Amino acid sequence: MVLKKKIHNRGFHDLLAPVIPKAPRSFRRRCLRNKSSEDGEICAFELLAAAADKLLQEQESESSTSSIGSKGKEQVSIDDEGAKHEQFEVKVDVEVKPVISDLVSGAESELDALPTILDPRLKELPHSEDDSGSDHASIVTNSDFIRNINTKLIIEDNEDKKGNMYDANFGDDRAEMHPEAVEKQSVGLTSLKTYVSKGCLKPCVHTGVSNKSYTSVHAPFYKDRVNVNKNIRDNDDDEKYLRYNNRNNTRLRAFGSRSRARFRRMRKMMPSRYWKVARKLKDYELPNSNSGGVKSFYHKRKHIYMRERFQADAANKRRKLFYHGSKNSYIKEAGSESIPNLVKFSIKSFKVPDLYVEVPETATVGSLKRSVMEAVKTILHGTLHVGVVVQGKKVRDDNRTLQQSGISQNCNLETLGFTLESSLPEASPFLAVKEETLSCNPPQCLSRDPTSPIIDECFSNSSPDPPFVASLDNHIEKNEGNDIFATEAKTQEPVEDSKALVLVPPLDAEVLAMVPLSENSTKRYEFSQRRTRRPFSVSEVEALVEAVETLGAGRWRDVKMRAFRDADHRTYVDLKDKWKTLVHTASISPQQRRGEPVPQNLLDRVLAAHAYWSPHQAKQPAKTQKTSEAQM
DNA sequence: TTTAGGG
DNA sequence: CCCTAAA
Repeated sequence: MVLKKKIHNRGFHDLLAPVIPKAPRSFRRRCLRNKSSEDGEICAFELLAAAADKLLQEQESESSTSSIGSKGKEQVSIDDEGAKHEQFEVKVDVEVKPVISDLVSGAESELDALPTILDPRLKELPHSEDDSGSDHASIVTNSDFIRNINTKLIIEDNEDKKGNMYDANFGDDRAEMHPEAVEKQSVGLTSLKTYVSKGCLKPCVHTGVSNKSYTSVHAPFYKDRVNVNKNIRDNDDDEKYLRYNNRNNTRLRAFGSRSRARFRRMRKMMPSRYWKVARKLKDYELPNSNSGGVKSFYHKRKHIYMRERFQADAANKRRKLFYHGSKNSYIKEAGSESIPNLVKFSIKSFKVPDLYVEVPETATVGSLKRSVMEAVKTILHGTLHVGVVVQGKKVRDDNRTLQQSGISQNCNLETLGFTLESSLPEASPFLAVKEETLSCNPPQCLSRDPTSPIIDECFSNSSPDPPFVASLDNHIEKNEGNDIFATEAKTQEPVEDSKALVLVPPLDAEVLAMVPLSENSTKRYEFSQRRTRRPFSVSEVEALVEAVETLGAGRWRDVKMRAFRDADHRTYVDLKDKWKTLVHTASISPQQRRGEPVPQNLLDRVLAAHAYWSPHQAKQPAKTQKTSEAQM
């Protein structure tokens, strides 16, 4: 087979030199990337990070008050069937305040019932984009509302003279769809447009077809084909993009595939990272281990940032809880006419991340306790997440419904579990997180009357049990823990056996078993959950075919950038795989095909493109043929 | 990080 | 879709 292919290739190479010679990756990469201003990126990133976190922090800390919104503050009240009220305040006092707060007020004026439009949540680290000459960083923020209208917010900052570009992606896949926001979509757009009409921002609306101009490269065979540059978005083809430009230089822009890549990278790394508290004995003997403990490994700024992230998560999740209390709209999201069954949980305990601790034998028990305490503290100061484990597999797609995740009212004690996870993406080399759990006490899962709204997994999200929190960090307990639980208690229906979250403090000697770093067996696979299957639509196939026709099979990254740039869930590997299956599909009889039928004309194009391009996939350029022949 | 290919 | 060697 290989031999055949090689011979074939040579024949074509003699006849048809590749029109687009596939340059060495290093060269193409040089052409595509421009990573020249890391500093600027980071600086800008931090600025927006501060803004976003500040925003949420303040929103969270002030949400219990009832002051009237003033300039720079916005207050949104939500009336959930007249029963529940929740107020959010958004105050921005960082440098991007004018832009963000104006946007809030401009939108909120029309979104009287819409919960906080602005909840930008910082998520992504800076990244340079590949096919632009600009220096820019990517920042992915997250707004439940903005996400749902898939808005790209581009803020240009007059102060930035460098022309840096930033990405603010409000469409990241971590936020869940809030049905109410969906309902308000048109209103939201109108509001934003209104805001734009005030002259503050310049709108640029794009639809599924990107307005981005790509460098079109056509093979002679396809020279006459119209290059539609169809760019498949992350969600539906018809979703709208709003791009707001302020006057000048700094721009926020989305590049979701990076975040996805990062996510996957993190996911891949997680199992091999540990909390390692390896200290010398004398360190343990320090009387003030609080200041000299694990935390000291962190840069102070980073530590504060983590803390804010924790608060931000808490705020975000709190709002999620509230959202999911809105039943009418939730049904709408479920896309079902029938009323969804209620799934109710009583969580007895959380799994906790493994803490791998190395201590010398000569360490005292007291120092051991302190070191463990410090490790736990550090976790709590980082971003604390709750993981959902269904039948031993971790559910990572937050957008999946409980039904889709296999969480139903029929689930039993063995099927569902929750984990506490800390993710400290840039932990010091001295500290590594192993996101794996030792303690496993599956929560109860109780059947419920089917008239109530679904309680999403975030029902129990981010809820370190109060004793756990309290015993570890008074600050968090004071500022976050009680607040969270108050909200949850409010959200939870007062059903008879629906006990408050009674959680076993997992911090005991048995849970935090000492495991040598070298011994990590078995359990880590728990966290590599297969992605949700998302079959390619016909339009996606068409875009893929078009891109491959133009670029050739094998330049999958280019294909991705060309046609699936904004489809975070389609990696270039996915595209390569899809092409493989397409070629296979096109070569079998229609009766043998499965899934959504691909139009025959597309399959014909697949075959044609495959036939045309496969010669050019030769690993060796034509010029090396002599040597390879000589070797044979 | 991308490509290529097997599972 | 996943995994991973190889580049």
